[in-house]
Amino acid sequence: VPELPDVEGFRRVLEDHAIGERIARVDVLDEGVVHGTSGAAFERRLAGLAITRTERRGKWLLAQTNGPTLLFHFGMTGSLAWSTKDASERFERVRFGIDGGHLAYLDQRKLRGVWLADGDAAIEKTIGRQGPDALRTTGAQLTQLVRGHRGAVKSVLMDQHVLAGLGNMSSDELLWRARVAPSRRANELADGELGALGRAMRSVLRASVRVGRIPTGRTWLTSQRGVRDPHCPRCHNSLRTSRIGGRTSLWCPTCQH
DNA sequence: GCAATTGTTGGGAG
DNA sequence: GCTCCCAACAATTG
Repeated sequence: VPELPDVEGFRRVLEDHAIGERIARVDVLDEGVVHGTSGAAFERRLAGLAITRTERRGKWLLAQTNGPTLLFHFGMTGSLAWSTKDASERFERVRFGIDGGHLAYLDQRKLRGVWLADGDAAIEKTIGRQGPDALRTTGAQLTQLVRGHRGAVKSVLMDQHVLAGLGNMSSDELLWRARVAPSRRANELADGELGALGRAMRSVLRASVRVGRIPTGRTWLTSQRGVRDPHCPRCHNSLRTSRIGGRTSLWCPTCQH
């Protein structure tokens, strides 16, 4: 699930509960999510430090401390939650003890995890080259980015090297709003379609970030995800699924061309 | 037992 | 370098 809106929600969890606070203790419950160091070294290096600033870059969440920067990536099933209960949630992998409670890094599948990085160069090295953050990208910028690629527009939108933050669900949602079929070649879109894509991206992200997820209300394509016989919330015809770039796309053959 | 799953990476082919 | 496809990572569900 975690795409830009979800990660922005996790950033707010950090902001609300951890900013200016000291990390009293760290417990690595599953070493499999800690990268570049042992669980014990991870605990030792972070314990006692203060979290001074938070930042989101695409689907990455950064927590700056008065020591190394803590980096989170949530893969397909990760999350960050505040808890004041002692009992461990299922799939809790790392616990950051803070005054009055703790932050839990939860992740069922453990596809990604947590990293420590000292300085900007190390952060860049861990995150790699990413395109501009989708939430801070204008329609005009999106047009330029999309035009430069010949692959399916859906694959281009999901390519973090091109544009950082969109995933399978948000890409489907904004393509549906812009009435563009996911398999269309990016460089063959008309000006009007590119404009619609930009407007759709900004409105989808704005509404999603507000609630920390892609909304599933009646007017959202996402409401049809996972139902047995999905129908277009706009024209009510049957939706279709196609395999694009190795992922399942949900789209409306009536509305999207 | 088999297929599929919302993310990313690396390898290989063309 | 670009594009596409596949396998792998891990755990669970249908």
